[in-house]
Formats: sequence, structure tokens, C-alpha cells
Amino acid sequence: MKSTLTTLKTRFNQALVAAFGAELEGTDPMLVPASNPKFADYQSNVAMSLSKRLGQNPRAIADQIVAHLEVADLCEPPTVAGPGFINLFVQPSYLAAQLRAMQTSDRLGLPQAKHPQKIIVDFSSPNIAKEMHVGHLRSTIIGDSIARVLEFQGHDVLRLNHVGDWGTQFGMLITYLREAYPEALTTANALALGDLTTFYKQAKARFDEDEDFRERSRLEVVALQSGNEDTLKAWSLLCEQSRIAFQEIYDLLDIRITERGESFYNPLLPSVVTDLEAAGLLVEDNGAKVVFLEGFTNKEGNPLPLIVQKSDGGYNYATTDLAAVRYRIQQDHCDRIIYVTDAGQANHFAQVWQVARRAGWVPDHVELVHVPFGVVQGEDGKKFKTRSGDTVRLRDLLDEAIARARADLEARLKEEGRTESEEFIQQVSRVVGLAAVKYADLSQNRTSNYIFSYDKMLALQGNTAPYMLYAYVRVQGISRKGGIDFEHLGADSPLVLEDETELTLAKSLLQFDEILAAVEADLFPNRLCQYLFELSQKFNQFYDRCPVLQAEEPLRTSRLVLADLTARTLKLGLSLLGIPVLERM
RNA sequence: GCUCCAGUAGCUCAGCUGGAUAGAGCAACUGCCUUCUAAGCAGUUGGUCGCAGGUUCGAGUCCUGCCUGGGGCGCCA
Repeated sequence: MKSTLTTLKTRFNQALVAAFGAELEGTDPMLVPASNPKFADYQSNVAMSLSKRLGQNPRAIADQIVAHLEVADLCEPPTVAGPGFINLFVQPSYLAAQLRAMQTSDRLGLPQAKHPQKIIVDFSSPNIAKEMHVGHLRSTIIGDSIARVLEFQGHDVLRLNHVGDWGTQFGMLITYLREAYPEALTTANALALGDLTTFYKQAKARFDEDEDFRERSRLEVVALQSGNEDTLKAWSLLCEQSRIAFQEIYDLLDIRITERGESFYNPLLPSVVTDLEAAGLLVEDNGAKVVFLEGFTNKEGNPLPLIVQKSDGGYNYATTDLAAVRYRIQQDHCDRIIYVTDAGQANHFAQVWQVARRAGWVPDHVELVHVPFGVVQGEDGKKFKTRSGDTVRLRDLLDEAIARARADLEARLKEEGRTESEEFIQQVSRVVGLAAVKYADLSQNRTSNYIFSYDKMLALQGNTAPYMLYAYVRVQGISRKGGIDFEHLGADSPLVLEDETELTLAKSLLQFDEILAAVEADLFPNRLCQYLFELSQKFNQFYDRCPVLQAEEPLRTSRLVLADLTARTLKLGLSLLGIPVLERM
């Protein structure tokens, strides 16, 4: 199924060449959905932009384009308005044909990527021996959604969990493990750390209070780096415990991710340094091996170094990230590497990538993308914390959302005199609660900070997950009431688009492809949210104005098709946000 | 000191390569359930787009300076 926008762009290009000659070949027709539906469905702003180049006034240019524009099969006759806007309304018959194509397609007529890429989405990335907390929420949810969109578009996506499973803190943790759980290293499956946060805090407390403990910790770091078997075993026990805890969260959120932690790159670190040296980039500075950066200065105004090997011979996260970039390009053969991390790491990535580029590791076709996001704040605008000032555990946050969704649901059931099974209540609370958390996060432009509010995300009205889930439920309600089998709706029955709300809904349904293309390119899931919210609004307007089951044929079947397409679009769109739908709620 | 991001309605936020009277949601107020779940729909009220210049036929959007908030800045990740 061909996108309307794509078709129109082609026609505009032909008209531009026909009107002004071959030198306008390839000119962007500046075709966008109209700023106001009263004016048009689509508008082209190209006439204004060509004014200077062609030395004519924009209205005259617009008139000439329109004279050469062949769109009679899709649109009403184009009109020129204002300073030179070319306005297009699509025809109901065209809409009907497109909807039909959508109806009979198993992916709603949405195109796959013409050139599928190998793409890594690096997201979530918690630290071993620490619990996932609110700081991991956005990366996990946004990264998953981006991966889902790219997968749906047909790209080969590798979801990578770059967990923090290496570093000096393991000396402390392993030392504490030996001290507090000595049996863990000798007895199989003897370890059950339970609360990892507590374990970490206790280890830290011991480290801070005891000089002898600190010394043993330092020795453990050396033992770990030199591959001491016993120490590695302790390390892997800690990793395994953490994995179990992480997996519970990922299961709850329905997120798939492949672990490839920092330790994976350990064997590659020495060659990072030697390669940089061979490339002539490496400089020794105060005993450390560094690459001086271009465009980054320190407090004195001198070039800032990127340290790739510390003066004690150890490596740091810049080295690991360099090794990762190189590996992902050379071994994974990636075309696009997407890092979903907080905005605070923007400098770090800019620095690492600069060095990788200067080392010649990044071919021109490879795109390195940082997908930054703002911090999660409480309703007071400060960093989101528990009442006692602790970091909010992700598990607690999700449980709280589910509990609140349940309280809402139970209050409603009581109010409406409904009785539902415990299983139903659990299922709905869980889906609504988690959907609310995900949607609230995804629906904001990720670059700004995010004020976390249970009350707002779980609100039963407005731009929230429950609103959209409810729109979907309404369609399923129609199908239940009328005993409708959406799979076998009369494909021969004509689509009738007469009511304003039917037309508006139809147009909205056909714009899904444009939104997906935008998200694929710009990696802003909030645009998908915005679209789904508007689609839901348009459906609710349609639902309010147009009776479906009571309508006469062929209107009845036509409206059923519209309802079904809306539901399928919502289901697919929400699934790309990592949100499942409900049949009833 | 340098640097990155943000500043749009009372609150939370959209605003896509600059384009027509700046949009939602919440909150407030008014209507609409004998009809597919009213978790809905229709409507009213509400904005010097941080400030000041500049570029442009046209600026919330681009440039410069300033103010405010948040982050980052050599051996943590």
C-alpha cells in the first residue's frame, strides 16, 4: 500500500519539473499535513520557498504548479491560498480504497523498510549488584519502544543490555560476599542475596569503616582483573543474582534484551590502546594514556584529554565504550548504533565517538546516535525520591502503579455495581498500571525532564494510557454486543464515508504510516503517542455521533470496518510502545 | 570558567526540514446517558511562546547577547 504523502510528493516533483524545468528535479515539495483541517488535508509550502530562486511571486508559482499537478485520482482540485499555500483535500473514494487495502493487509498496509539495516539499540543498562531503580525507567521503556518500532519496520535489531558488570566496586562486593556468605562459594546454589540494595549498602559500609577490608578489596580487584578463578566465581555469582532480579522486572514489563555487559569487552581493551597508538592519536600525560580532544577544553582552556588507560594501567569506561563501538561496527556489522541514556552522557559520547572517528573505526555509512532523555523528577520538581529520601526501586514503583490502578478499578466496579473475578481484576490492574507508567514516559518529548506523577498517569481521562485502552475496549464491546467477527467483515460491502467524523477518522487511520516513518527516523516515541491519542479522540467522536450496530446496511458494515481498523491500529501502535490491549476493562 | 539541555495557558506538556488566527490534557464552569461501557462527547474561560536585539516575504522554531532552572567538565560509570 502506497503512502499518500509519498504519492503526492512524486506528483509534486513531476509538476515542478513540468512547470519550471529539469533543474527543479528533486526539489522537496514541502508537503505536510495541513496546519488546520479547515484549510486542507495536506498543504505544500514549496511556492514560497521558490520565490527567490525563480524570481516570481509565490502565488504565481503556486498557480503554475497547480496547473501542472495531476492528482485528480486522489484529491479534489487543488487550491491556492494565502501567500501561496497549495491546499489539497483527499477524495472520499480514494480514502475508501486505501482503507480497503489496509483492511485486507495483515500489517495494516504499512510498508517495510526499503533498505533494512542492522541496528543496535543499547538501553536499560543497570549495574550488577544494585537493584534497578527509577533512573533505569526511562532508558528501559524508551529503548524498548524504539527497538519495537525499528523491528516492525523490518530492521535487524540487536537489543543490548550494556550492564555495569565490571569495575573497582567489585573488589568491595566480592570481599563482602566472602565475609558475609562464605558458604556461597563452596556450596551450589547457596546464595540468595535477596535485597541487593541492602547487600550493596552493607558492603559499602564495611568498605568505609574498615581499613583492612579496603585493602582486601583492592587485592580482589587485582585478582579479578588477572582472572583468578575463585574471584571470578564470586563475581559470576553476584552477576547471576542480579540477573534474576533484573529478569523479574523485564518479564513484568515484557521486555526482551540481550545481556552484553562491560566485561564482554575486557579482552579487547589492550588493543584499543595499541590501535590508538598506531593511529598516532595516543599521548602519555601524567602517567595516563590519553587522546587529546578537539573542541573540548578544560577549566584552563587547554585541550581536554580522553583517558583510555589510567596511570595505574587500568582501563575506564571510555576505553570500554571505544571497544564497544569498534566491536559493534567491525564484528556486529551495524549500520546504526543507538544509545538510549540520560542526557548527561552527551559529552561522553561525543568524545568517545570523536576518538573512534579519528581512529578510522567509523565508516561513513555508520550512524552513531545518542538518544538522550531528561531526569525523572518528583512533583516538587526535585529528583524523584521516596519520602525517606531513598532512591525509588523500580519494582516498588511498578507495584505502586498496579496497586493504584487496582484501587481505581475496584472503586469503579463498586460504583457501577459490577462484579468481576479476581483474575480479571488482577489482569486489568496490571495492564493498566504498567501501561500508565510506560505511556506517561513515552508521551513526553524525551529530551526534557519528566515529572513523575501517579495521579496524572493513571487519570481516567485525558492523554493517558487508560483513555486509549478504553477506546480499544469500546470497539471490542461493539463486536461482543453484535456478535461480530471482524476477521470476516464483508470485503465486498462498500465503505461509506459521509459523516464528518467518519471522514476525519478515515484520514487519521491513513496517516499511521507517516508517523511510523517519522519515529523510525527521529526516534521520538512521543509522536506515536500523540498520534494514538488523536486517533482515539477521533474514534470517540465517531462513536458518539455514529451508531454502528443499529445502522442500516451498507453503513453498518462500513462503520464496523472503521471501528475494526481503529482497534487494529491502536493495538499495533500500543504494541510498539510496549503496551498490550484489553478486551474489557 | 567552559559546555550541553530546557524555559510555551494556573498545572503537566505538544508544536515535525521556519509557514495561514500558537495546540492538547488537567483544573474551573455549562450542557449531553430509555441508545454499542459517560474511563466518553459538545462547549466556555485561560498565552507579552524567559528578556532584548537581529536574519527573513514570514520566527515559538534560525543567529547573537543576557536572565532563570537542570546536567556535564582528566584517571567513577
